[in-house]
Amino acid sequence: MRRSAPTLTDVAKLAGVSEITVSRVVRNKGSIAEATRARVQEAIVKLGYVPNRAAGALASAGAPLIGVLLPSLSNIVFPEVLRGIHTALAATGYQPLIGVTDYDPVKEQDLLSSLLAWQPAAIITTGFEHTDATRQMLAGSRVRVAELMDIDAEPIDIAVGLSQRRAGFDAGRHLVERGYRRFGYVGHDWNADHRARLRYEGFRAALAEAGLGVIAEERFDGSSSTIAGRQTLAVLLSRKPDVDVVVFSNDDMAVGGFFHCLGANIRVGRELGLFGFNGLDIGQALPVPLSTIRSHRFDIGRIAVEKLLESSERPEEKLIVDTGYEIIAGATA
Amino acid sequence: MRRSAPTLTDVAKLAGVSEITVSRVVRNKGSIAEATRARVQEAIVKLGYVPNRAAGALASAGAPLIGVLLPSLSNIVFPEVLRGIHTALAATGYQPLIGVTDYDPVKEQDLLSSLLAWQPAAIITTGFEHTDATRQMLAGSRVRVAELMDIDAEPIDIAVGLSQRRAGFDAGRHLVERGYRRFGYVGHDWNADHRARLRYEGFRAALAEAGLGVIAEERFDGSSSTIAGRQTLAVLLSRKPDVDVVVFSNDDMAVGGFFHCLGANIRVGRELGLFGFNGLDIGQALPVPLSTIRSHRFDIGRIAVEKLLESSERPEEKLIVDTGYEIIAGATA
DNA sequence: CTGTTAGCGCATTCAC
DNA sequence: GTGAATGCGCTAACAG
Repeated sequence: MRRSAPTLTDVAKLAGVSEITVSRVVRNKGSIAEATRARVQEAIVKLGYVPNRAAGALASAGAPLIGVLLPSLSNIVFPEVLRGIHTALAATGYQPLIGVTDYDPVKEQDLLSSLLAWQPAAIITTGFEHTDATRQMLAGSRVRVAELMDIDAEPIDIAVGLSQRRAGFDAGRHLVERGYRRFGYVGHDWNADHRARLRYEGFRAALAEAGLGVIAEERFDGSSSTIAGRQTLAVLLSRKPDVDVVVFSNDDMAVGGFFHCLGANIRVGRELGLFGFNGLDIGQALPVPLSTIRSHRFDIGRIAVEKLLESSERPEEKLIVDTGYEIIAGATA
Repeated sequence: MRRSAPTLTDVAKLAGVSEITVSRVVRNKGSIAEATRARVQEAIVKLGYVPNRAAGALASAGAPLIGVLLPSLSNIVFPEVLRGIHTALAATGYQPLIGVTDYDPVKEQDLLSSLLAWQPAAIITTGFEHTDATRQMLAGSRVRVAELMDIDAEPIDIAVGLSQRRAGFDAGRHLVERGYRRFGYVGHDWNADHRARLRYEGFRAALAEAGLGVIAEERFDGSSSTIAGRQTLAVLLSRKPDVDVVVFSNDDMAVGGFFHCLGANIRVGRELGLFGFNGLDIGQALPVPLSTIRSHRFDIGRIAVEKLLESSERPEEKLIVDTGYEIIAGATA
């Protein structure tokens, strides 16, 4: 039968030192004589000692955890953000504790309170849409907060992302410059995905500036997917066949639109332009690379972690990190 | 200035009861008079009390956490498993603590020890490829373990997944039955993805049974992706143009292969068959639905959690849950 | 149905 | 460079 896991006390006894010395060795904090350190290390290895984090967290009123709130795991964008978070966290000793909000601010609020129960060092969440209670909990807490993806509002502490509105605007202007005039839009459910709406608004603003507008618009009532894009473009074209370019809420939708065109024998880029958002690999692997805007999802996650861990205090001044975006001219629009 | 967060003691004082009573109300454990419960609840709300999990974990020698070790977040399959895990966890009060191993058993081992430091209730990991130290840590611990995706070996406690080998075998047999004879294989790096190799072995076994073999084989030296599939099929066809069907290591690769065919004007399904694995949405959204095998990633995650939380002890007998798979006939092979 | 007592394992003082 | 005392906030075990 296995005895209960070894504790600091066990290590201390074996090494012939006090518990606090072991603790210092483990945390690499304070000055320790090289000989002592070696002896302690040896004892640690011999016993297979693993520090009990719960005890550490309790004693020091703070856990080496980062709470991460994501709206969804279905949309490939968020696993990529998470990948950036993981990568940046890997070397630090912090671990991510994850919650999925389904784009629901109330769920976000509930999850936040379970995360805060661990006394994490920081919270990473998405966007600026929070309940009042959420804002209060965050404001009243000691943890630093990063809000990801968008930078078009005032952050609680730190925002990392891109201006969704400007990205949409630049997409519109780019297409106007390329000579398109009869614009269609294929989107998905905005209630969930607020950022898609911001891009749409920017896009419309660019058209308006050129004295143009959207002549056909179709929104799929659900989250974005390739299939949704395919179906929704079909509907749009059946109602308004004479658009010369269609802007999609994102690349998933746009790739679906591309598939529709393949099946319907529409020559993409010549008869009909297609434009996405995100710059996913899949879009660039198409026989004709998708025209779109590259967002830097991985970097957003990575930078958020870096900024959060730069200091152990909440920042004095709000910080906004613009990770930018680039238009990928592609060949579909 | 905000005072420090309210504790059980604060709530107890306000409600005029003892701490343990509050604790019982919070955990909904033991019997409490309705009147007392109401009074305590009121105090909790009034103070905005949030239990300190670290303290709870320390006192009860166990945290309401599930450690999750995933090989990758790049491969869409794992976010889907994670989604299943999250969904099943949502109602339970358990939270997932996540580590990404990059298919590296040594990283897995390190991450496992950081996860165990929290005294989680259970560990979810992937496959059967672990270091000896990993096996020892798990065997010697109190936590239940689920190994996901594959069921072709003896699990530590619970395995949830499908027989990768049989899936590969059935794919091979299916294609032989459909009359294909000149088989090509396009894969990615096996050192990382052991399951792709198992499928390949099953596939070859089916061919061998029919007196057939793989006449052309190309493996991309890296992880699977659409672009890798596209490039690698191109290479294979340039070396051996007369294959009549190509089996891919998974759908990502197969979709890439499909894109190559589009660009190269190869009529998929007539001139050349393509077969994938996983049954991703993207494959079914293609103009011609991809022939493939549907695995049930979401369910694998969900069921793993359900089985793990069924009991609070390690199971007496090893449990294997076969989530099965189905051949999607599709139209590409 | 409710309370008392006694730690859980560690880190933060402050000494020496 | 090292140690002793104390408590973090909660829950298990036992009373009553």
